[in-house]
Parts: sequence; C-alpha cells; structure tokens
Amino acid sequence: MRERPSSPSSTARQTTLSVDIVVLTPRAKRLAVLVAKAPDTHSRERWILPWDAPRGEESLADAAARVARAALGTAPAALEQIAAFGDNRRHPGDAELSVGFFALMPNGDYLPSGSESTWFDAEELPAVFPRQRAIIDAAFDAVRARLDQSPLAFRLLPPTFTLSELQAVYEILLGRRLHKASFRRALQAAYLVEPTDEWRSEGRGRPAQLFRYAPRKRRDRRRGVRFDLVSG
Amino acid sequence: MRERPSSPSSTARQTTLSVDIVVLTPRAKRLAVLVAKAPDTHSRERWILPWDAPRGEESLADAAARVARAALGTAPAALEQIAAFGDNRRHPGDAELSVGFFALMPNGDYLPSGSESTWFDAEELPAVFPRQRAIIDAAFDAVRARLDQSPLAFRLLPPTFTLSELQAVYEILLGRRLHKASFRRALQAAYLVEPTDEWRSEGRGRPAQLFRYAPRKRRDRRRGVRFDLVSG
DNA sequence: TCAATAGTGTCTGTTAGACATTATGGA
DNA sequence: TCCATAATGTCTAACAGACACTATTGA
Repeated sequence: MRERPSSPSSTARQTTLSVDIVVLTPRAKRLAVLVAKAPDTHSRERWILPWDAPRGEESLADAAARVARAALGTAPAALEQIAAFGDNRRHPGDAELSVGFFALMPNGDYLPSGSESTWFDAEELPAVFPRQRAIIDAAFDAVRARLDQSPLAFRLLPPTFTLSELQAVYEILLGRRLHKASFRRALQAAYLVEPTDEWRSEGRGRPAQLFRYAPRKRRDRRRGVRFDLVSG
Repeated sequence: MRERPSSPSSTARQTTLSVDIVVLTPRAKRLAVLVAKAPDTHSRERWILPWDAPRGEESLADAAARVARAALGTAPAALEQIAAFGDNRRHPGDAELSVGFFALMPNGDYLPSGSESTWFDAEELPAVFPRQRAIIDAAFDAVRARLDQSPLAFRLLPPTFTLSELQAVYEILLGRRLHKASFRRALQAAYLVEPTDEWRSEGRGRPAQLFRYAPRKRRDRRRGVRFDLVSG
C-alpha cells in the first residue's frame, strides 16, 4: 500500500448512513415540525423525525425526497441539505452518520391520513433522539441563513399572493416581526415580485393586490435582500 | 417489520464514506488550495484533495482533523464542515458519500516536507475528480458565507496584527477589495479588535499600530459585521 | 358610522462609500 | 526632499425605521 500524506488509506470505509428530514410548516403564526411517535422499544416516550437509509444507487437528494414524500403523502415545496451529523449522539436507527435536510410544506393544517405523525410547535418540541435534536436546531439556522439568498418563502405561497401574506411567511420563517413599509421597499428594490391586476378581499379591510414571484435581472445582489425589523 | 411512513426501514444501510478536506491559504494576494498528485492508475493526470475514511469510533470532525494534520504536518488554524456530497460524481476512493470540510492555514509558503502536495491558485486549479471539484466550489461559498459571522479571518493572523493585514486577509478570503475607511469603521462598531501600544514599521511609510482580537459583548449582531466594497 | 386592513408619503438618524487631509516613517 | 503607507475627518447619497396619513372594504 502506498504512503501518501494526503490520502493515508486508499479505500473508503463502510458506515451506516441515514437521511433525516426536518419538515417545517407555518402553523398558527409559528413554525411547526413534523414528528412521529417512536415505536415503544424503550421505556420512555420518544418522538422521531422522518428518516431512512438511501437505497441502491439513490443520491442523497433523491433519498431525502423519497423520505419526505413518504412522511407527507406529497412532495414538499422545498428540500435542501443542512449538513452531515457524525458525532456519537444517539440516532433512532443507530446510524453512525446522518445527513440532515429541511423540507418546507405550505399548509400545516394538512396531515397525511392514517399516519402517526403530528405537527409540533417549534418552541414546544417533545423529546427526540439527541442526534435528531441537533439536526432540528441546525434546520432553523439553515432556513434563516438561506432565506434572503434563496426564494424559499415563495415556495410556501400559491402562484399569486398578497404582500401581507408574503410578509407573514417571512416573519414565521425568521421567527420575528418585520417592518411593513421597509419590507415593501426592500421587495421593490430587489425586483422580486410584480403586481397582477387582481385584488382579493378577505373579511374586513381594504382588498389587497395580488402579486406573483417574478425575479428580474439578478441585480447587483451585493448583500442579498435584507428586510428590516419592526420597532417593537 | 413495522410500517411507519416516517421511517420505512428500521436499519441504516452500509455505505462507503470519505472525509475530504479543502485546505485554503492566502498566497500572493490570492487563495490557494492544497492538492496532491494522484497515483497514476488512470491515463490522464489527476490531482486529489486530502481525504480518508473515518476510523473506528472517530467522529467526522476528528477524522477531518486527522486528515488535515496528515496533509499539512501540523494542525490547521480553522476546520469546519461544508456539507455532505452524495451524488454519483466520481471520487478518488470511489466513496459513495463524501463529507467536505474546509481548513485554513496561515502561511501558504509553508509546505510539508517530503510531500507531493502543492498549493494551486484558486483560479487555476488542475483537474480533480468531479466530486472533489464540487467540494472545492462549496468550500469557497462556505468560507465567504461564514466570514462575517465567525472570526475565521483572525485565525489566519498572529495574536497581534495591523489593520491593513487584517483587511488583506478579508480581501483574500472574500475575493474582492474592501473600502479602507469603512472597513475600520465596521471593525470599531463591532468591537472585534482592541489596539495594543505597539507599532510596527515595515519598509517605507508610517508605522502601523498593532491590534489584537478582542471581541467584547456580543452586541446586537442583527446583521453581523458587514464590510463595504471599494469603489473600483 | 366604525373597525380593520392595504398601501403610501414623509421625516430623521445612521451609515456606506468617496474624497481629502494629516501623520510618520524610509529612501 | 520625496514617496509610501497609516490613520482620520468630512461630505453626500442612500437607506433603515418610525410615524402618520389616505384608501377601501365589511360589519
């Protein structure tokens, strides 16, 4: 066997691998996470994230899509990798290595039928395995970090939407309130949306104009689209 | 075997795994990457990133540290995970899954003795395996994305340094020029450095005051420390 | 009419970025 | 002395954030 400092061994080792999905959805002005009750093999109650091992030649992304689809009954609106988690924390399948993904679903009132899965408010999560707990925490960070560089928010909305709906999605994903006037100014400056000639009236109040996602030229996105905080 | 939508199989599958390191260093005002010549098993010349499989109970981070140390002869100044790469692109060890890390080294003139490794300018990289090419590209993105939230730049400098040196490191890591006055203002506003009472004279010009990294209160880092571009 | 929401105009303090100037050493 | 680099002051346009106001519907 040859000796090279840059590659001390010439073959990759066998490892048990899992793909774990943090499905997030806006629900009652908060973020909710999809978890299922773990089979009662151990004494205390545990909940688990959807997960599985990749099959055959399946890529990580394909495996993640399959697991998300199985858990939801439908394809999620967005699916992105978070990171690999290879510490020694416990995992429900005792995987040595877990690759975490986050998925976004538009409507948190929806639940796959006949499933033991439930939505939990992000602030009131039940006990999960430590490895999956770390993946959940990383999922929130990843969503927030990518939100202003990637059109994640628009995937949670129908093709046309009001600016108030869009702002609400941003607020839920970021976990904080935004300033209305500045939010709209930033949207305008970023050329992300264009108005339609439709308006929608909901309950009381002035009807809102509908917009659609229509990113123009990539613009000099030196610093992405940053939205301003509200005072309170 | 039980049927749960959230976890269709109960055991994680065996997979071949590698940990691949993108070692970056400032060199001649540019970023350089450490690569080694691949053993000539195939016809055309290939270069490879340092990599290896984790051993035994070793965590991903531990394996990455070991590989980086083996390639450099010393520990790097920083080491962070990028992501997992599980597509079907080719890898030098034919790993099904590779976890990429980036490492930072202060001095790019340094080379481990007796090694076939070489620094390549980031803009003029030789042919590497497609999987590792993707890891390199992701490494640049990761460094730039984390630079304003994490004190990566300070790890490339000795305990005391001039502000011009610090700015040069930022410029190399970001791959673009920064505006001097705004850079210093941003530093001041972020309470990241404090002056020492030492000065250093190098060649002509006024001597520069030495500073040290001394982050104060975490401050309301709503938007991290952002540095401004230079006009040109 | 009132309540509620949509959308806009304006003001102010802050700051990014440019520019100019002073400071201080070496050649 | 001239040159090169450090360090700082000032100016301006842009913008964040606050506030107030108008617009438009349903109750």
